[in-house]
Formats: sequence, structure tokens, C-alpha cells
Amino acid sequence: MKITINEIVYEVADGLSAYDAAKAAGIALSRDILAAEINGKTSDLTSPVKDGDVVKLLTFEDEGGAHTFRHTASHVLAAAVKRLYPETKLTIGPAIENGFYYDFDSETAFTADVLEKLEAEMKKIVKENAKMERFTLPRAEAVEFMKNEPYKVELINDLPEGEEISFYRMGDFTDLCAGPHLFSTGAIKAFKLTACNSAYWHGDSKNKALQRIYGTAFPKKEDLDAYLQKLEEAKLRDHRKIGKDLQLFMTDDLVGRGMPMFLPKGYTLWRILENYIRDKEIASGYQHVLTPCVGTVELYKTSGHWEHYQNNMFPAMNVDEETYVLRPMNCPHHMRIYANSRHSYRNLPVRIGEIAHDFRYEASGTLKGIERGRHFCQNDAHLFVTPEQIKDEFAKVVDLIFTTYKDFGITDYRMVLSLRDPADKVKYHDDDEMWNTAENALRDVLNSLGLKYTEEIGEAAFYGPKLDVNVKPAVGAEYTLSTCQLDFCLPAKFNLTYIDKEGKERTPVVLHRAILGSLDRFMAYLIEETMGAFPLWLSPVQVEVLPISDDHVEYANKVKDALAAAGINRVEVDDRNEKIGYKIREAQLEKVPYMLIIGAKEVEEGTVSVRSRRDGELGSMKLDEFVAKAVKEVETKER
RNA sequence: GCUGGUGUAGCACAGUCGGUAGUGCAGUUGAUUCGUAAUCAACAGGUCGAAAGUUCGAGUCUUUUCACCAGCUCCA
Repeated sequence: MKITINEIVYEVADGLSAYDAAKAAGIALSRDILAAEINGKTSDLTSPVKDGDVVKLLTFEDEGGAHTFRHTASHVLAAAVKRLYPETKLTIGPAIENGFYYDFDSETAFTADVLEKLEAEMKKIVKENAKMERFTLPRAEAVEFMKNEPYKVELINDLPEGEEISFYRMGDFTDLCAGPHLFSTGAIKAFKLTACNSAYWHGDSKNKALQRIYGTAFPKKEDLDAYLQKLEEAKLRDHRKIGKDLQLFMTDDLVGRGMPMFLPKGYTLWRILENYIRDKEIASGYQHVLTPCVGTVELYKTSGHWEHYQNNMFPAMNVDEETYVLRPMNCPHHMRIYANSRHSYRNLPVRIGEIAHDFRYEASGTLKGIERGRHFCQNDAHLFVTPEQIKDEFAKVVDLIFTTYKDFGITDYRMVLSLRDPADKVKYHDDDEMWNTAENALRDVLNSLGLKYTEEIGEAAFYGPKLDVNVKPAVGAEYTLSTCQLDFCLPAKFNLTYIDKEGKERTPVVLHRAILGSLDRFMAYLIEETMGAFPLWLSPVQVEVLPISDDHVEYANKVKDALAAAGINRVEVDDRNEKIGYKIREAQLEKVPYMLIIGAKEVEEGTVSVRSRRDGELGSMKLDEFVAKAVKEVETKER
């Protein structure tokens, strides 16, 4: 038969496995080869190949290779668990990015010391170097074979008719598994169980909480060590740690959980962000409003938020004859502002923006510093447009997102077209026609703008589909920074109208959008990206002037004034009676971008000795020269 | 909310077998007036997250509770 291996066509005997075919073709097969991609599908090396197949041999460098490697590692873990805790019930154990996990149902709590024991057992299993043998069984026999594993039986029963029910045997351990796997367990040289947490069976919080053991595995120990090192370093970026160290924000039990408070330095950064985005919006034709943090329950019943999110709102309060809630969202307020005046097609789009405080009763386990609190501030806006204006307005929002990202140096993001799950009639406003219109309109807009995006089902807002821009922080899970949502639903619920060319009343379409998302979350993102070393235009303290002794304080203050006159107004003079090295160390730890050392020489010459946070000593500069340099750096938002 | 873990001074952490709480940095005061990441000394700082219990005696053991951390679920 003729088969293609790594893009070269070979003539080999019939009925060989991928591995044997490669061997027969005279390809040198090292231990680095972990799996084979056969016609695009990652498979066991021992999988049979047939005439015309296209085979790629996979190493750990290939996603499929790493995946196979770590999937086998998860079986080794499961085998170790069954040996030490035989009463444990198995569920699933896939490879994931950077590692693998396996979910177990066990009476034993898999604490840190248990994980150590499991690692030791895994080492033994790896040493035994058992072959991974695949076999299949008919459904009835498969169920019988797994009769002591209720979760596996459920998985078998859920497999569609006609699908092969495959098992992998590895010494004394056999698991229901679609594969693929390594030849044998011996290749798993370097692994580490990193955590044990909980996860719900089938990912549904109504189901039993299982124990999920996370691990990672590499063919080489150096790579494992480097990875673990990277994880440790990532922890140092945590915005909660940096926010505390740099005095940006705090939390307080007496104030309440999920209610962070911004300290002077943090609020300085906040104010810069707020001014930045508001000015940018004004330049883009937005009008800003200020609306209250409470609204009547009726308001949210009208919008549908009450029906959909009642459980995630702070409980209603009764005042006089009325019931109020802390607002979780600003759309209804803005809808009512739109309805406050008559609108013609001539004055659309109407763009209403607000830096708005919102309160959501988030589940306690989801709170995370300023990334997710129960109070937060949205960079919200609602654009009321005619159907013909959707595309242009959407393009403008996307442009706003991109130019903002450019200013903040955000390059690593992913765009998602979030669609409804048509089967879920509870979560989403039930109107198929509306959804088809909205989703198609949004898809058309994205395509015509040439944006690259992935579609995700069941991620839409209850009132419409959205474009989400997601980022992945150094630590933790991906989250949404910016969003733009297309809404054919709420305008009708609020009976919003405009008068069209023919003088007829029409219903506008609304774009809900947030560029910085929530200011809180955006700040968390900035902190983690910069590790608190903000660029000059964002730094709460831009310049620290450090006089060497009391004699130089007067000139230091003049330097401060000169900077302030040029608009560099977040400058501090450290006139404490401390040695210069001490002051530098403190300013450096506070991540102040520039330190200006002032001594007798500087006073005499009218210069400043410049030290940069990043590059160290820059030497002596005329005061004017430094002011100009700093001004330029702020203007260009240099990083 | 769920499962597991962690709470000792402003911060980072010790505290053994249950015997009445310590180190470093930060802080305060004094001295020092100094050239590119820590001057010296003294002082002060704690209901050991909170409450109850066991005990002659609890930071340490038990229970409850609160907060935090990891992950899951959720995120209009």
C-alpha cells in the first residue's frame, strides 16, 4: 500500500500499524515519537493504517503528541488511585492545556499528603512500563465489564449507537477510553500532581461534587521544572498581592466581602482610566449621564433582568409602597432616558454612556479581588440606532476597542461571537425570529469587518448575541474585557421609538457595549500585565524627586514645580532624612518610573540625575530636557 | 453556592508534647546630612480571625462561625 508519512509517500506492505509502517519505510523512530496523526486525527502509534492514509508522526512539540502523553499520564494517576484507594469510583480524565486532570468520586479527601503518596505510586507504575493495550467490547459486555464503576456505565450508555466502545489496559488497570495513548507508561519521566479541587459530574452544579486531581507531565525533568518555575512566577503577578503591596486597594470585613475600596494611589489610576475613556467617548459622539444605583423592581421586571437574574441581585428593599433593588445593570435606566424625549431618524444614533456603579450578588466562591467583586463600575454605553446604522455603529465600537487596546498595549486577545443555545428557552428571551435576525445581523457585521472570531453557543446575553473580547491573564481563567451586544429585545420591551423618513414610528435597535469592561477588572488586568510597573502616563506617582540632603530640598521642589507646569503633576519629593540609597530602594519598590537624584552638582548646574525604574542610571540631564522627555513619554503613552 | 485548604503584629513568617507569644522588615523617637536598591540605637506594636467547649491551663485539641485561597458552577 501507499501511505504518506510526514509528507513523503512510501510504498509498504499491507496491514501495518502506523509505527510499523514508518519503520518499514525506513524512518528512524526515536522515543520522541509519541503518537500518530492519521488523516488529521490523533491516534495511537499502534493504530492500523491503510492504503492512501496520510500520517504525521507526533512528538511532544505537537499539540496532539503532548495531549496523548498527558492523557496517558492521567491513566497512570487513575491506576495509582485505584491501587491505594480501591473504593474510589472513576469518572473522566482528559489532557488539558499544560497538563491533565482526572475526576474521582471518593470518600477519601485527596489532601496534599495523599497527592504525595499518589505520586510515589505513579512513579512505580511508570517504572513497571506496562504496555497500553486497546480493545473494544460490545455495549452489553462493556457495561458488564465496568459494572463496579457507575460513572463509566453511565458514559457507556451515553455513547451513541454504532460508536466503538474502547478500553485501554495497562498492566492491572483498565479504563474506558477513546484514546489515543502512548505505547507504554515508561515514557512519562517527569510529572507532578499540582492540585486537588472539586468539580461537578458533567459540569453541572446540581450533580455530585467530585474530586479533581490536576497534574502535569513532561518527557524531560528540565521542562517540568521550568514549567513549575513559571507557575511560581505567575503567582507574583496576582493583582491582589500587588494591589496590597502598592497600596492600590484594600478589602475590609466590616465593609463587606466583594466590596473592594480604592486607596489614593489606586483611585489615581482609576481616575486616569475614567478620564481616558470618557474623553475618548465624547470625541466619538457619546453623551454621558448619571443615574442612581437603585431602581424599582418594576424597572427590572420590564427589562427582563428580574426574571433572569433575580437570584444574583441583592435582595429587594421595601420603601413606602414600593420595592427597590440595588441595580445590577444600567440598561433599563438608559432605556428610560432615551424614552424621555422624542427621537427622529435624523438624530440617531443616540449614544448614552455612563461610568456606572453596579451591585451583583455574586456567588461567594467567585469573588476575586477587583477582578470580580459584588460592587463594580462599568464603562457602559447604549447606542440607539436604526437597523441601517447597526453596521457602522458596530464598526465604530470595534474601532474604539482596538484603538484603546493599542494605547494600553493589549495584543493578546481572542474574539468570540457569543450565541444563544436555541434549546435553552429559559435562559434566553424566547423569540426565534428575533434571535435569527440578531445573530445573522451580527455575524454579517463581523464578517464584513473582516474580524477573526470563534462562535460559542450558549454564551449570549438573554436579550441578544454579542461580540466578546477575551484576554487570558498570567494567572487564572480567561475573562471578557470588552463586549458589544446587539439587542432587538429590550427596545421593544420599553416601547422605545423613533420617527422614520415616512413619519412612522419605528423601534430602534440597541448596541450595549463596554470598552474597558468594568474599570475594576480592567485595572486588575493592567496590574497583572505590568506587575504594577505602570507606564508613565498611568503611574500613580510618575516621578520621585530625591534630594541628597536638606540643602537640596528647595531645588527639588522647584523641579517638582517645573514638572507640574508641564503637566507632569504626580510628582513627590522625598525630603525625609534618609540616605539616598534608601530612598532609591523605596521608590524602586514602589515602581515609580523615574527617580531624580538632586545633589549639590544638580543644584549648581540646573540639572537632574535621572534614574529609570527599568533601565537604572541614565546620567545627568538639563531639567528642561528631562521635562520634555517625560512630556513626550506621557503623550505617546510609551510603555 | 459546592469540594478541599489556610487564618499568629501593617507586611513576610517561626512557635516542638497543651504550660500564658517571637524573628525580620515596616512604624515611632533620638542621633546621623549622606551621590544611585536597606545608617545606627532605643522604643512601641498581638483578645493568635470570632464564639463556644474540653482542661488546673488552649495559638496548639473539639464544635460552630467569619474571612481568605484553589478549582467547579455562574458572570445580564
